[in-house]
Amino acid sequence: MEADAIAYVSGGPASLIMPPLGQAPALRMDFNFDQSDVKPELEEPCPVCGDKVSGYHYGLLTCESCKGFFKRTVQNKKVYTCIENRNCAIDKTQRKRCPYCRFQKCLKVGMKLEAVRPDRMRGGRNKFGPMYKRDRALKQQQRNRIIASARAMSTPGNPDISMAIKNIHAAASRSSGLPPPPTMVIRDHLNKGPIMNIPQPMSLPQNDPYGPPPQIQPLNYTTSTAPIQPPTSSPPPPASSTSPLSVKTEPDHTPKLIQELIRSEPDQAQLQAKVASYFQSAMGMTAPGDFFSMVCKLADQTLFAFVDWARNSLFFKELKVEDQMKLLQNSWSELLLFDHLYRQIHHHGEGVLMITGHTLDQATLSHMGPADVIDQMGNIVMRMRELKLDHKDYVCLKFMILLNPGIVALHDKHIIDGCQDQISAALLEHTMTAYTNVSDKFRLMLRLLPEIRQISQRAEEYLYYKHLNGEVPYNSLLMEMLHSKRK
DNA sequence: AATCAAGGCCAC
DNA sequence: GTGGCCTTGATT
Repeated sequence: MEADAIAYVSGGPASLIMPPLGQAPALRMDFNFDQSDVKPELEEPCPVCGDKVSGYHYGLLTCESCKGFFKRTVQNKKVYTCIENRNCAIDKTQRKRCPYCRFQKCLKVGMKLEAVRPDRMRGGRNKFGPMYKRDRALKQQQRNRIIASARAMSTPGNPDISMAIKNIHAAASRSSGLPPPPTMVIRDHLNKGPIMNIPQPMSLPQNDPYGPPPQIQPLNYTTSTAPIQPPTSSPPPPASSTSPLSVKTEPDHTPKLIQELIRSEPDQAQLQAKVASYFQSAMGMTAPGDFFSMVCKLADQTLFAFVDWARNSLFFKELKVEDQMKLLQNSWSELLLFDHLYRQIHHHGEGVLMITGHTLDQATLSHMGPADVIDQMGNIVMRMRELKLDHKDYVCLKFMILLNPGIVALHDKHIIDGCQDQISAALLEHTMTAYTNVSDKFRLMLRLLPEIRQISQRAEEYLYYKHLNGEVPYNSLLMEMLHSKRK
């Protein structure tokens, strides 16, 4: 067993191409879950640059260098300017290149200006202490869930899958079905305290040299009031000397609402690193060659990320938790599928690109689901390419999938209706202004949604079938979502 | 006494 | 200016 695991990790089947994961912790080959091992939170990448985390600094887990950078910037009231377009990628190797974008990212991920002491007093604790404690507890909780599902997958006493199938079938025929898992995970996740790695409104000290944070406006966008600047009207604002670090509206034609929606998009590199690191630790406990379980675990982690995204995003975060749960339970599989399909648009190699950056080859892919479904997915990707579906379209469609007013028993159906209208209006405006050469883009894009829904429902059914066969890791958010609709 | 997130130091 | 390591001191 262990030898197999080692063989797999160090090359094994070529189906799942594993790029070397730089800073990631060494894979566990054993099945001992020694809790007192290393500090688990230190295994996460720094949300700013992806480097190794050294502890909580200024509100969240960051690396030593971003801690120092943030401190210097705030203490010395540094003012940077970006020589590019204020959207430089920040990673471990490039973080020194653009301090402006680095600092913006520090703020974006939630580093707190207030945690830098004006009096430079050393030592002691600040008001964030309890927050760090809560965050630790939540991270541990999530970790335990992953470990529990991994352990359940590879119970040494019952490694035989066919035996598991018999057991589950027997259990299914004895009772009216499988005991539905409590809807705990999603509720826990939605109710989590202040999250620490996603932008949220900050309280700022009075003498803040960086200007106010971008205005988070209430739920009343009108696309028509956002003036569309003609390209000749005014040059892009120069790096102003009054508040050079404040985030300015980009001088582009994107409707304001879309700009706001994009603001709550997770950072792709960070998301990828996060899912990859969780996936890696879960994979150590997966039977070698069991790609279906691996894909399930990937989907499970992606789902956690989606819940995080949703609960911090415009519109959704204002809704009641009950409605939030209904919306997510309704749309989770569509969101996963749509995200997956969108990822394929720019992937032209063999197989499909997974969220971690791994590639799943055709042969393995064909075992992941019914052939016609896989073909249909390929067809949609092709049409998305033809439509030149861009990131703004993607973000809008994602929100339209999430905020589905058609669900029964929504508490604030009218609000969700309104959100849907505003987003589709903004998307229409965007397609009309940015893609005058792609005829009928808006309508054709919307036509994708029912198809995506249909595929996702078939995928759910397939997953349920695999679950009954004992082939899906349980104790997962994925399984909880799957069961939530069948009640 | 141990912890750990602040600020400080200094080779690079 | 950067970032790894050091010192500090309230909290536990």
